[in-house]
Amino acid sequence: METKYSDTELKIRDAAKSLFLKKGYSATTTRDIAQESKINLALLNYYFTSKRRLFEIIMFETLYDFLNKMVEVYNDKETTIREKIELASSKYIDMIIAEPLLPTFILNELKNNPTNFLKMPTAKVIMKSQLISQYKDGVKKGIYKKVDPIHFITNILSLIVFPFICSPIIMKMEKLNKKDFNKMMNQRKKLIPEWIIQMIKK
Amino acid sequence: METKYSDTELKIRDAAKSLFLKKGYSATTTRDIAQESKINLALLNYYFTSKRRLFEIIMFETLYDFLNKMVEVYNDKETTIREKIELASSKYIDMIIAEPLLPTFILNELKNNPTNFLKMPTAKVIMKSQLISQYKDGVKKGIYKKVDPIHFITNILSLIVFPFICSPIIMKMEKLNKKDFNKMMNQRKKLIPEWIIQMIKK
DNA sequence: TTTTTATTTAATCATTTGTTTAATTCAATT
DNA sequence: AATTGAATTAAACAAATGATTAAATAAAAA
Repeated sequence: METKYSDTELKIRDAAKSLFLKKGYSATTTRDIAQESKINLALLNYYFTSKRRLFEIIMFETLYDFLNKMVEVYNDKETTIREKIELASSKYIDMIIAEPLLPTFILNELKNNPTNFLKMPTAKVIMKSQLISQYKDGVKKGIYKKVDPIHFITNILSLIVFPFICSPIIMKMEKLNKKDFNKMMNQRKKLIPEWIIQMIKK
Repeated sequence: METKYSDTELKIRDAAKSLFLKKGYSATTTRDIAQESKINLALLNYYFTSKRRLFEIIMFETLYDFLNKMVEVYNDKETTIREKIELASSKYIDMIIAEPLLPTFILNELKNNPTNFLKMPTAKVIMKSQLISQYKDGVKKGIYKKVDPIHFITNILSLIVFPFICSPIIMKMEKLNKKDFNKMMNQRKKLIPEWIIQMIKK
């Protein structure tokens, strides 16, 4: 049992994260956070100095966790390409279903604030992962088409993440509710690996 | 030559669109807009009543233009599936290279404000387009795998649009500048149609 | 218990921000 | 030239917002 953060500190963190994810930095006020976490307004500055700092702390942690979970899958020495893509589809989709506002938040705040991302150790690691060398191997052996690996990794992420980002559009087009949409995403866990393999095969 | 909008009105529109796209609704102040368009602050309310209204007008127009350009491609009676996808890739990528902030803006503000999108005539039209019936035909004939068309259309959009949305990440991973990134996206104009066709083929 | 330190509170400050007002300038019409 | 309505301006208002202060309370240390 760690007691890294005090109770109030935790309450503020949780409320802030929830609000920043839902409304973004600018649309979230310090009073919003105080109300949501049921703490006195001054405690926000007492614990976190400023709104900006609180945001940066949460942004960093969120991004760090997210990227870490992402990279995990790609570096398993035992699994095949197909298995990695299956694992990625399944894990990421579950992850985002559990916190559907995450992708939009990250991609959006990243655009304004690319500095934070620089510090992330995991960003460049992806391009040096096991998955990428396996892919390059396949290309060398003539099994896969010769296409820059950046397209390969971009395609995987696109097929997994983008549907969540444009879920309002998809739900409108097909008259789906949230449950239906999640069902659709669960279908994709099996479909995406098939698609990706077919895309790269010669 | 139409003179639909006065000179000042146009200046406000342009500045507002540029700022809303770059910073979003909340982070853009009326004084920002006034300064950028070099008009007096009061003129904003004189012409557009309120910041909210100005935003909604611009949001609607932007969305409308964007969706219209999107749908155009899908309803051509003459072209094959492959040609439609080629055309879509090429046109959309050019479109977004010209205005790279558009996708993130639309998807982001849509999440907060799904009302506007309801009024859009073009949203559901996509699922009834020529492209979709051609796809369904292929499935019926046994040429394509039997997969819900929503996945088909989602995949096309994902492969085209998502890379732009996460361009900061891609550029970081591969140490690309904007020019390099656009080059990469231009490569995808030819790659995406190949990929999509391979994905749906039995 | 007493003293010291940490936490919490209510009130307030200083800016920022959306909006309005009232006066002024400009342009077209009579 | 005089009049009228539209366009523009500087100034101000009221509310919202991030941050601080000083006092009060709780917890820990002596």
